[in-house]
Amino acid sequence: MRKIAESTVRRLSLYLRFLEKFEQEGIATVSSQALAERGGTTSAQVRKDLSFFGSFGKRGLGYSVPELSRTLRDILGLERPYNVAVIGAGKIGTALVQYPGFANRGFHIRWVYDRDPRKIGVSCNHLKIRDVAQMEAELAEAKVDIAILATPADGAQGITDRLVAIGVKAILNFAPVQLDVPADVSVQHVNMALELETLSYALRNR
Amino acid sequence: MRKIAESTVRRLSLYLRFLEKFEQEGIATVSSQALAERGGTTSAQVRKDLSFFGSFGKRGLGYSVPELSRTLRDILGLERPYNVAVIGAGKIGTALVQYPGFANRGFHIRWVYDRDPRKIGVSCNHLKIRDVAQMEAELAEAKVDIAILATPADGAQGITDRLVAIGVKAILNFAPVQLDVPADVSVQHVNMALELETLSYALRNR
DNA sequence: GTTTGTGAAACGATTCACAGCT
DNA sequence: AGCTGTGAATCGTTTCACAAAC
Repeated sequence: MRKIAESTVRRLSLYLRFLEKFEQEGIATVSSQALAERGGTTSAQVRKDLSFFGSFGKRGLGYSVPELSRTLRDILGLERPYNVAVIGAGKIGTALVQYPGFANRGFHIRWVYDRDPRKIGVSCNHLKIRDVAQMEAELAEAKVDIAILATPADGAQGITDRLVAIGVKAILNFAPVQLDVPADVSVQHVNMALELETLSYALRNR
Repeated sequence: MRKIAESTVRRLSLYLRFLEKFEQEGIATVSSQALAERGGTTSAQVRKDLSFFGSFGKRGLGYSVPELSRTLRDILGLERPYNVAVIGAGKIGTALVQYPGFANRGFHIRWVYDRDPRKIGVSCNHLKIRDVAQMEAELAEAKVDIAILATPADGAQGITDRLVAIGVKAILNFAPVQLDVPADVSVQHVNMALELETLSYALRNR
């Protein structure tokens, strides 16, 4: 498959969210223009984004909402559930375990790990916090699709290496460090201090 | 000032993080190459990024670590502290209040609001949760630099309008909705489900 | 008449490559 | 000799504009 820009994939995710809202509201068809308005982009952009994957619309009419939803879920790989492991049961880790937006979309957090003996064994949203020392033993056979790294910065690369070793191919990283991974492993970073700095830059330059 | 790409600003933030580590380690000068390696980019990119703001290096030598740190902090607007209000004392909101990475960098959370009477008055990391109904009365005079929106999706636009009305110019939005704001208000989105979908796309297309 | 799908044009960001300074 | 700063070249993304489909 042709390489698709990450910005395109992110917009497709957004479009899908809007389509799902339209679906709930019982709206049957939608134009590229309508999707563009909600997503803060242009109709040409919407059509170009979709055109990388095929042609899903009807000229003069627009797109069938349920059909395009299904297509986007398929493109994004959301037609199947994903098993997610959270490493780090601190404030962020536990907040994520309880975040309903994940399970809703098929991302099921199945394991939570920590290294702190005071946390190990404690329940967190019906999930027992497990000992990170046992991680490989417990996860080697499991099919972990995605790992969420919510550890302090210092441990992050070490945990990453261990995750990569047991075959994890996708990591969502909340630790403020650049992770070194093989080319076939995807990493997404969430760095909240960096988002704030983007805002402070914007505030300064006005 | 010339318009700078957001990608450039984000890289400058990253460079600053590395420079601060170098500073701690007592390293006096650094080359664009060294910064590039840590940031997963190229030396030309680093030099180009900096060149938008001036020339800070010495040919044949590289950049003075403390000098470039100071310059980047200045460019990013980090030489002064920011007053931050968090709206929504749910899991994400309270996790943010306790996140040390913010105060470290001069982002001081001064207010936390919620609408749930069971939460109002409760302390959260030495900060009392306040009634969102009183928000305008309490914040109109205060100098809120940045608001962090950590409410459910349904309330987000309403709160945003109220924040804009009292003059807030920068919003970090954790609610999974596209916010409608005037052109002079900056919004950064953090959408964790979207990050996971980027990963599921990557997993699917291999 | 409306809206898609898509080449072509415009724009923007990254990389190249080298002159110029230390 | 080493490394920056920067125009020029390249590459990628977005916007334009219109023929084709409904």
